[in-house]
Amino acid sequence: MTHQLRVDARENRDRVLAAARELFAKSGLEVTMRQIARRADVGPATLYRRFPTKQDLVLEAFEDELVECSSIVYDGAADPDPWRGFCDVIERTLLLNARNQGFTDAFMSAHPDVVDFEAHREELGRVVSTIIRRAQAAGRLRPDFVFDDFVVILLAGRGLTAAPAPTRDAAVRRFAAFMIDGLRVADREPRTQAGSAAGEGSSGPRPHPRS
Amino acid sequence: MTHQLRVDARENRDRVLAAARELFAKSGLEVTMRQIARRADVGPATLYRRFPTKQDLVLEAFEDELVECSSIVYDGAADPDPWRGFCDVIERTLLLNARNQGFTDAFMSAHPDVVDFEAHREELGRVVSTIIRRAQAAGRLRPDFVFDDFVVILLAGRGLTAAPAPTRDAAVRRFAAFMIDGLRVADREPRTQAGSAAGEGSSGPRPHPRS
DNA sequence: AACGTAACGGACGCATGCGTCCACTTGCCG
DNA sequence: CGGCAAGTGGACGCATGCGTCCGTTACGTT
Repeated sequence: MTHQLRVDARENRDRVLAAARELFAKSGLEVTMRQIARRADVGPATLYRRFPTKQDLVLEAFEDELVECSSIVYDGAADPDPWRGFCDVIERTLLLNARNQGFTDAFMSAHPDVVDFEAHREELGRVVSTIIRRAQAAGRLRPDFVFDDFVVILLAGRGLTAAPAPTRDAAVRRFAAFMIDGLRVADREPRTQAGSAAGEGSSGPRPHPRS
Repeated sequence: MTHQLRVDARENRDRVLAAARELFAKSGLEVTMRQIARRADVGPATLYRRFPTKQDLVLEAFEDELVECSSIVYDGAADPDPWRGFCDVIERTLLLNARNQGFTDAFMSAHPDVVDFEAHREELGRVVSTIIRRAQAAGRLRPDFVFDDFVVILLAGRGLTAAPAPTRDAAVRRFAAFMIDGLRVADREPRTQAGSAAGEGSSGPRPHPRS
């Protein structure tokens, strides 16, 4: 179907993709098509011919990440230990998102005009919901945890992309660890039920006794 | 010292500040000086005369937030219950940051070219460290928690500004609750010591036992 | 009422990003 | 080895943001 590219064209295309991945990861989706072209040592027209839309470029540049995202989620769903599966999904997803400013932007639809990952989001969302229910059925995940909470945690992880790069992974792992500690049911006292995440004001349940 | 402004000038100035606060809160620091001027129904020159630099405008627009930030921290330090003080600081800081995209940007130096809150950051940082030590001395906060972890949590909260506005406060409170649950020391088994947040690779301590 | 000046906003020149067009280059096939 | 279509990158026109200049308006004072 697709015409076979001439070898120099193929090379340029690959360089463009490499540049895009690099810049997207470092600086998010706000990088300019021009910047990518410059980095790839290519004229703007070449870039636009191969990828007429930024969306096209983003989709292809993040193909690996999308695959990994699927792996993470399906691995989690397949883990014989529901709790470990859940924890791994949380940690690995956070790591993936924190490493890749651009991917987070894309997946969270931070720039709806540029990319639409709605389809992927919905599919993975279903699987994650399954994982959540499974972990709760096993009595390990607090029963008031809902899918929206997962999204909230991912959103939070997005903020961590701002952490200084050298210590970022460590920070993310640490953050994930704290978070997970807050999500597991207490070893002794079974936690009381509480309402869902979104929708009600400050009069809602107070999930954390402070006294 | 400062010349008394003419009444119309004073009005315009106030309108500019109102517009700036509104736009900064909603869309972060990336809003244009022009946009602010337009919203305030004022020419660009007027805006620039009153606030020659975006930094000037930001500093004055966020004066209230800076004050509240101080209140939060000093309130926390003054609370007779060290743990409650710590929890309040976490929750209120997260709420403040999530409500105000622009303030978060400013405080986290997301746009270092535009604003420099270094001074404020350092002062508040010292107080927060005190709060942390106090909560730990009381045996309520996990002993491996360090100031950098606090920053990490704030960074995470920054991501929550992306949550849909109507449910944001609820989401933030919920997030804070989970987080706090993960930070308190377990009721029964005293937690083991662990290393500090930043600096070491994946071989570091695993603060959360998963099995 | 008249005047001097603070205050105003439109307009300018510069920079940058956008997507497209086109004259030149170059790989590939006969 | 020659021709041609695929491929290329520079340049263009448009849009927008920036900070500044300057002729006009109108406040407040005398």
